[in-house]
Amino acid sequence: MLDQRLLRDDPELIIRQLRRRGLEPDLAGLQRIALQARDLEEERSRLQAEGNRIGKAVGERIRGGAQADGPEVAELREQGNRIKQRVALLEEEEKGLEQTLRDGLLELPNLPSEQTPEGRNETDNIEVRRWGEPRLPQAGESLEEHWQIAERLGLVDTERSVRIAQSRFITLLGQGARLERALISFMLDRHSAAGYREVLPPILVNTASLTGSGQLPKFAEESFRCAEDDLWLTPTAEVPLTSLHRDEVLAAEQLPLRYTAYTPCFRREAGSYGRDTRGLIRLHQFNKVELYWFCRPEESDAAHEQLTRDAEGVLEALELPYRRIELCSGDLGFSAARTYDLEVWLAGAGTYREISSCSTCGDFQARRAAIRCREGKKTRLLHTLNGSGLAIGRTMAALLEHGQQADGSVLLPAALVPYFGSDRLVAQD
RNA sequence: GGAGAGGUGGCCGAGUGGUCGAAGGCGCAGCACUGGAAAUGCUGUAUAGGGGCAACUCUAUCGAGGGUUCGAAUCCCUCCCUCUCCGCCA
Repeated sequence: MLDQRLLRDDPELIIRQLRRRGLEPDLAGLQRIALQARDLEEERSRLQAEGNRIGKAVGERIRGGAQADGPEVAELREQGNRIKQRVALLEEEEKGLEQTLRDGLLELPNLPSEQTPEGRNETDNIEVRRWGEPRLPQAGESLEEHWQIAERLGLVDTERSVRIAQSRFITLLGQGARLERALISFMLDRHSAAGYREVLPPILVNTASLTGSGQLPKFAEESFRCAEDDLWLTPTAEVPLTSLHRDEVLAAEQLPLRYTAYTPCFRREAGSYGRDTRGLIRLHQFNKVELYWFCRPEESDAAHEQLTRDAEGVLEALELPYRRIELCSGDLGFSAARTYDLEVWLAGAGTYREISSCSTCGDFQARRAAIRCREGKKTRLLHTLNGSGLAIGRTMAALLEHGQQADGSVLLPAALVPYFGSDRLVAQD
């Protein structure tokens, strides 16, 4: 959420920055409401102060010996009643304005960082760096896509997944299930060793949690909802992790707080019909290990780089070629001020594919979720950052395509052997 | 699901209509004492919003929302949450 003071004082700045996202917001109405609410508050609190004075005066008179129902007190009572009525009126109006204002502000996305490059859409994103050699088919060699390998080796069962749930759900079997579990453990161990605190949060979250991290109110159609319970299936661990400290004031000395969490993630993928219909790339339910930082505002730039490096470290340990993309202003997510996407090389598909998205949100989520830090005597909003470290299904896809061998087996990176118990996947019954 | 208890400041805990943003304690910070520390003493120590260059000041907040009253942490109503016991259950 944006600062309503900024809206009052300099709406042009907001418009200028949101224009970079390709938006053309009309903030005049919202600004007027913000100013009105402020003026109303001034008048109301002035009246309340007067009412308080009268209340005290009554107490003093009575203690001073005046009759509680005498004329002197009655006059004050009358005054008090008039003020009370007026205050009630103003309060109601003020409350309405503030609700409208908040609703409006909750709909506005974060402002892009100064450092975020200009651009309209994903074609304007900027490649920052590459790591590793993309595997290309040798002469006479044809590389399979991961879903072909997975089906052939019996790692997944697509048809039965539809029977159990519906399309865009997957069932992993045997080595496939084991590999998924190995990847989760591997990543959590790695991040824990790097100082992240491991969290296993609820994956049903309430509306306040989704609002805090920015999924609501705007993107309700993207999440699965348990209508009877004010609970939603979390679309990413970013949601419960943000709310881990919702409505808290953290001591500056304990920052940064860094968390890593494995959760299943649930997304409706509305509007993606026909895209990535096969395999592990786009599912309603997928596993992800998330990285999350709460830090002081001054630290967030360095934190963003470090968090991204921590995600890249997983890819490097798994010997998977990738590139880092910086998203342009027009391609940023709702809550993000600045984002690096990591794209892993899918050797069979012959393309780079997003496997992690590492964002700094500035104080945008902190304001929504009321997360502050105490700095000396003052408190102020802190900064939050999140990133995948990594999406498990897509990691498995990349491993299958990257490690496929002429004999049909798949060679796994050495780092996984202790977790998976073998250095390769072979055909199973 | 049944029965009961309870939600007050960073924590514990007092407060049942009036000057209470709230005693006392703990914790924390500063100062004094000390060679240094402990102990001790003194002082300070909530959040949000508004106004002000600032000192400061106004308002609200004792789970949430409504009500009674000139005045509510305190009385009334509704809701939420937590805890304990029983039942059920991985």
